[in-house]
Amino acid sequence: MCGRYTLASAPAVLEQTFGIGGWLAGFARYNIAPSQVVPVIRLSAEEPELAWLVWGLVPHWAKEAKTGYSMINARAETLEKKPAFRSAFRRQRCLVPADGFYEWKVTAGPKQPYYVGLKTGEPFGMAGLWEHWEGPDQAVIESFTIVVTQANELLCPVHERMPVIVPAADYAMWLDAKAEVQSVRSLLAPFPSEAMRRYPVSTRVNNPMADDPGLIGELSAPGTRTAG
DNA sequence: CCAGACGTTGTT
DNA sequence: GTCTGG
DNA sequence: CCAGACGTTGTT
DNA sequence: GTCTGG
Repeated sequence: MCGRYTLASAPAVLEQTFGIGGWLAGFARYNIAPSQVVPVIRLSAEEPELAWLVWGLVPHWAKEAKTGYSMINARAETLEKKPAFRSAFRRQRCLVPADGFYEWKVTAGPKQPYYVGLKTGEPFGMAGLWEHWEGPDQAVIESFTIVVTQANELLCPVHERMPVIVPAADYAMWLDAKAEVQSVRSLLAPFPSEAMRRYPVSTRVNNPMADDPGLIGELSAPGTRTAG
């Protein structure tokens, strides 16, 4: 699945990748966790916009905002059936910009976190869905979830699930509410392993309070020794 | 019909 | 064990 | 996702 | 809002 990710690329790089400006200078996050407010890209009046939303989708019909606590991921395989995601999948898709994400491998001992990204190191767009919620006393929450699918060969040894990464050439289609459902559905596939890399990192990332570049530093593989 | 859930992962 | 907070 | 709390009354 | 369970 996808429960933590990073977004630390420079505004110029993000603008180049996503074709949209407005990125915050100095925004560099190495440990984005559910419940936090982060930038996503969605369409507004058919134009791409950068919007700051809460991670943890609160469906429009929810009675309480806490309904979003468990809606941090949506299974690609069942998106179109689930009441919580169905309408958002049809009309309110978004891209969640990231330059990497973390997955935990369950071992006999403590869970081992891995950092995963593109070989190129470039940022990418994860498939997301967003919702607008209005609670009592005019409280408004705009939130999103990240679509997950079966892990590719690279991720399989670590975890069974991974976020859906949208190929850059398909960003516009994913965002377009008028796109053919069949075409949109075809984007819900595991991203090719060949274009990705992964490596173990410190368990410091486990604590959501930790947030620094050291979190994505490669950890030497267990059982090996670094010369010197 | 109404009431109650609406999610994921991992573990048992 | 389960829920909340980040 | 993981970490950390999980309770009440009354007083400052 | 919409689906499932009773």
